[in-house]
Amino acid sequence: MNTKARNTQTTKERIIEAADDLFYQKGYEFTSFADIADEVKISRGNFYHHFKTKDDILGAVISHRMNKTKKMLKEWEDESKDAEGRIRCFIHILIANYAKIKLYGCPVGTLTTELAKLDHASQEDANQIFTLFRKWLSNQFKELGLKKEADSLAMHLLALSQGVATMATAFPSEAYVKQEVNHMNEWLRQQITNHSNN
Amino acid sequence: MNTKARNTQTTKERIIEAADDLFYQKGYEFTSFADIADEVKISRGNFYHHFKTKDDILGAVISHRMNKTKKMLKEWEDESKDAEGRIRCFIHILIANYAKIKLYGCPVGTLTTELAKLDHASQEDANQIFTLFRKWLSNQFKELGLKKEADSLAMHLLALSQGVATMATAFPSEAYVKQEVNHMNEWLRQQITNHSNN
DNA sequence: GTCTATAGATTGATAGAC
DNA sequence: GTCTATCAATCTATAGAC
Repeated sequence: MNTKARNTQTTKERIIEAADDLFYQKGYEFTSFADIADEVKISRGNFYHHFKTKDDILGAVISHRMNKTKKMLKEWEDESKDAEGRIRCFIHILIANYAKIKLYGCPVGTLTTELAKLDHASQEDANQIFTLFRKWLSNQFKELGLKKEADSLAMHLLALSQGVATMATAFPSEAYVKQEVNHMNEWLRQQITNHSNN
Repeated sequence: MNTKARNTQTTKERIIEAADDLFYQKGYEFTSFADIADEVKISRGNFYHHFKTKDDILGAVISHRMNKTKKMLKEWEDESKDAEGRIRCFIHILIANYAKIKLYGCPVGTLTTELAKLDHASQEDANQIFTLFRKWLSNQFKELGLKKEADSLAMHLLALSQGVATMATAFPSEAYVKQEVNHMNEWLRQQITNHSNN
């Protein structure tokens, strides 16, 4: 997770990364300043030198997640030259992150639903992370020639992966997740085959 | 929602129903005793005559939701004589409850993920509501002759509906939900057709 | 930039009068 | 069964010394 050495990071960066983890693991509302301060090992007072309100930290965390996501999507683009392979990279995160998903669900989906319930101002910012995936997936489908249905297919794949994450939290089973991942890969193959046959 | 006249309910029942609504709309952690007391219009002190701890209310709400769910599943059984029609009843709740889903997500999925993050003792009780749907759907698929795959199909359909609920919260669009519902109905038809052709 | 001390509000929970 | 009064703990946030 945090591979950088502690002393190469500013306190602000350390706060953001600690908050990022805690918001994911405990939820935004249930994470207090004391929790984050304990994790970063600074006093609560020092906190307000870097962030004026809890909402400011949330904003910074969302922005941090946006950057992490953009980076990851670029890595997937380098990893695979064809769009099918890139979409498979997306599908594969369910397996790669299974250990965390079974405990805390999907970081994007769970933050979105929590902020929706809190009727929080940052809700739309959090949705932007979803939009990042949505547009990226949509572009991949377009590259496969599925121009008209690209956005629908992207939304469908996002929904499926969200649902699998939720079910994996309720009924933790790696076998189940793998089964759904195989199902998604087959579905992807079928979309491409169906299209090239038309 | 609350069709019963207020004066035919005990205070305890009124507390449970108010807590049920608030836990759904605001989340468990973000709902305080004061919020529930305001809604029921009783004092906070009176609260502890009926429930000793906040966890006790959560337990009562989960139990209440279990009963509501059992009732709903029975209604679906009466509504449709064939299993396909009953499964369609399940799929249709995405449209029937769209107005609430776009604001608060699915009541079962969001409670499950919140309790998972809180590492709450009632997490397994909340999962029992999912189990209710899972077994019921599984039984319907068995009735369609899909005995071997029944549980996998049930889990897959649950995942899909969960995912659609999450996406509908992030990107509210009734057209999107209807599109996914049509997709699910077609998928269901295909499962039945594929099976009878074998 | 980091700390201690503290404010002011709210939390879950209790005691006791009516 | 319902109320008021109150507790101790915790919350976000501020002020000011170093």
